[in-house]
Amino acid sequence: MAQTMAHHHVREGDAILTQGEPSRYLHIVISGSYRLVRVMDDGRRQVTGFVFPGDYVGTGAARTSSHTAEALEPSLVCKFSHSFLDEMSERFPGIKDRLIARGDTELTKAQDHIVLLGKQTAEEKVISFLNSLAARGNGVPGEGARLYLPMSRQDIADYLGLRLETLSRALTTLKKNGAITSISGRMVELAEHPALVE
Amino acid sequence: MAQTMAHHHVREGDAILTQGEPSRYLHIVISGSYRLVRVMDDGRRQVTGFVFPGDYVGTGAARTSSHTAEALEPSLVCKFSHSFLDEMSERFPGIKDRLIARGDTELTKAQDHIVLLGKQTAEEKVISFLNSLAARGNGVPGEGARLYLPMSRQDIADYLGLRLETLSRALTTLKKNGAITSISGRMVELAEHPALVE
DNA sequence: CGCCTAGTTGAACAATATCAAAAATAGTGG
DNA sequence: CCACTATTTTTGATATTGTTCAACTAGGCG
Repeated sequence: MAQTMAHHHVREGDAILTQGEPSRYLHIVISGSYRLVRVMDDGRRQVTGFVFPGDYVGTGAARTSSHTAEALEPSLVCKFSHSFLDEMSERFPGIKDRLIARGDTELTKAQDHIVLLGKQTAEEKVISFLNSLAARGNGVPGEGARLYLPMSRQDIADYLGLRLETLSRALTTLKKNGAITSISGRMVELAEHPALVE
Repeated sequence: MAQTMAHHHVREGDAILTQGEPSRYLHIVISGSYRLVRVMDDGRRQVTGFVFPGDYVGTGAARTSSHTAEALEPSLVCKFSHSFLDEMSERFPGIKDRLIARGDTELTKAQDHIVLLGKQTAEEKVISFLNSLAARGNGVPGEGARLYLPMSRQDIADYLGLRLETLSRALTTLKKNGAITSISGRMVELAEHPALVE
């Protein structure tokens, strides 16, 4: 069972999952973050999700992956080979249930994303996105609603189905109307009382 | 084990899964179709998916459901109680793997939907939607690309993140430029050579 | 036939995309 | 630390697209 499970450092920009290729491992993210990207035939790209510590990346078994997962920052992952997982599930039947539950979480996240994309205005999408990050606990410890965005504006725009100019404008609009207290690069501070915004 | 698994008729409009309530059964759709709807706090609705024969509906265990599944037409489902599923999985360990695979399919469908919603123009979204229906085999048997839409225009619009007027206009535009051969109510005939459309 | 709902069309308006340029930020080497 | 470059982000002006509100049309059913 040696070498079937190991910690691994991943550099910024490196992919732990590549679109069109089967995934040899299941990766559990320990630290850092990733973007999930699908590039379409015409070259356009859609960011289908972001991955944070505790989430996992990898297709089941030897299926070919429909996404690429790229590190947004230096990251640490735990790799599990499929053979190791098979052995584990034989010896500890309960583990598979947890994987099912995990898959449910992935599905739930995807469904939330669908709802987000269904919203009409750019500002709604941006606020929903920021709130989901805050709810997931990406905030800076010790503060209320200060959060760091590990991804670029382009990534966020591709995630929200907007052009990056539209995203940028939405951010400044939200700052002007008070929903966002401050923006400086990738640090964003949300207002305390989101109810004020309508 | 009696009464833990049964076929059931579902009338049009009836829900086999209700947002906010736990699901007592796992339903496998035998015939008919469903829409998955999430109603948000402000009253707006997002159709997050459609369910066709072979698909299944129901949350794992006793978790509360984030969607409502409503029959688009008279339908037949197979109901499995959770206790029955637990017993099955003890006696036939392989069955849980299939459920995992199923969950993957659900996730894949959600991800495809995300990509669809990321597309820019209304016409692109509509053609992608129609193609996905055709690919799923909703076509009328014996014909090439004739398909029946069991859902209303409003359902499609809510699925695509469009207003129904925009959807309607996109459909007529697509008919004018030849991507759609004919539209009559809920019957739509796609052109043979989608490559012609750009 | 008349009513009711679903679907389409029209015109004015609001939002987003596009193209272009300026400003801010991050690196790099002196 | 500063200057220089490359990249990212923001802003501006305009064209395109989608929304809104309203009227109109087409079917389904008593």
